[in-house]
Amino acid sequence: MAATVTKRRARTRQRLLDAALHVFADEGFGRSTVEQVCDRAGFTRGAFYSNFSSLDELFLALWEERSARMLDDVRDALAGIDPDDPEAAVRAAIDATPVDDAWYRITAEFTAHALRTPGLRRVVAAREEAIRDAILPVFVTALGRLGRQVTDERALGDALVAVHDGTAVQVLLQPEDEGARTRRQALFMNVLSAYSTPREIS
Amino acid sequence: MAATVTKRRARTRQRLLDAALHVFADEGFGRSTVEQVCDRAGFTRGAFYSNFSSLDELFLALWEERSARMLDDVRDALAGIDPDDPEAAVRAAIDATPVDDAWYRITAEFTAHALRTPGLRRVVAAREEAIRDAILPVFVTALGRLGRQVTDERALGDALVAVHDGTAVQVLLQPEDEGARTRRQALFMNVLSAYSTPREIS
DNA sequence: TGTACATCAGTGAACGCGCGTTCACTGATGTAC
DNA sequence: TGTACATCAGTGAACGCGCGTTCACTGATGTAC
Repeated sequence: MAATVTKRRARTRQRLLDAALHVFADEGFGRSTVEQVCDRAGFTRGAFYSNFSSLDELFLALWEERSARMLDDVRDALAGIDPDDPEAAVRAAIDATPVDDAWYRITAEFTAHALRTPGLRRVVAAREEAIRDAILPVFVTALGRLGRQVTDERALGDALVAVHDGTAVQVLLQPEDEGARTRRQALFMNVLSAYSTPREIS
Repeated sequence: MAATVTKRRARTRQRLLDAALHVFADEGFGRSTVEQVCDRAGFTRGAFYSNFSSLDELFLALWEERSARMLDDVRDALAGIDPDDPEAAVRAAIDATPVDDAWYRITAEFTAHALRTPGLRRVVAAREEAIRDAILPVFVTALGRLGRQVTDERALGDALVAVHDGTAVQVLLQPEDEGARTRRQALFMNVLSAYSTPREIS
């Protein structure tokens, strides 16, 4: 019984996490209260304190769970890509991480939060690296099939993540402007070719 | 007397704005209180309500003031650039917008805030466009002197802003990693050449 | 330039609510026989 | 499979503090003569 967490407990915890996602996205993390999260999840505040010691802890748990899940989703999407059609593969890879409004807001706030909370900075940085490392090989092999050699993998990885993050805001800020999405695509393509060179036939 | 705001009032307002910058950066906007801002500025809470009707209003005023000032700084920095040394000009232009920790945090939170507050989204989008339009011509002329023609100005402008925003987080998340700054520089250079072509000699 | 007066700007006390946090409790879950 | 018991998980009431918001007030600023 010691190590086993009862099913009921796990369910409660999960419902609190799910409720928090919506509350944080709607109100902003700083403006959210324990009471709002509990109301939304259908519990009293006591249940919250039985599972978490503070909103900060819940926020971290939420972010880790969701960002890990997102990373898995990306991995799955990439695994299903056909490497024999490299151009389609690149397009599919670019689309693998959708631009989600609510999640963007939460990430932005969590990153800001992490930048002012010493221990959290590394947590975010590590997750960012994991995402980079998951994405990179797909692009490297796809480029390879197109006869191109990546010059600096680390640099390409960082560039792709930066482009993803930077363009996501633009797309969200101008939802009516279809061109923003197009330019986003084009920028990815440009970066991919800038960081690779045609391979000589040996 | 009607239209003239007394000097005292203007000073108070400014001191509240300056205090808010620090409080918001330290605590996060959502976690900041009217009392904290007033304490830091050396006023009682009554002074706050005499100048602003809510923290939201103060946040907007702060963001508009600071981002406008930043835009002016960038314009000034760019105006001082020597166009006869195009390579140095490009480097100077890239360095024109410094990566400021406190300001990044505030912008990130304000953007998230704006994405969930209908009227604010356009405000942020407009400022972003103004920044793009201020930066762009410098790069276009510098590239021109290097004998390169920009293919799509709008796309290049958006790309530069996106790269700036996206890489800023990376630099801040890994302050110890000097390579992050180098890769940031390289990415800018790559984007500049990807969006321009060598001009034919007429 | 000085004085008298009017208006304005910030003070500080007061009120009350929302919410964090605690805790004795009860009903739910799990275990032993 | 059923019963009796132990432990666990969430309830809900209570407490109190921090803070938003208001407002009668006083000292500062500006104006008229």
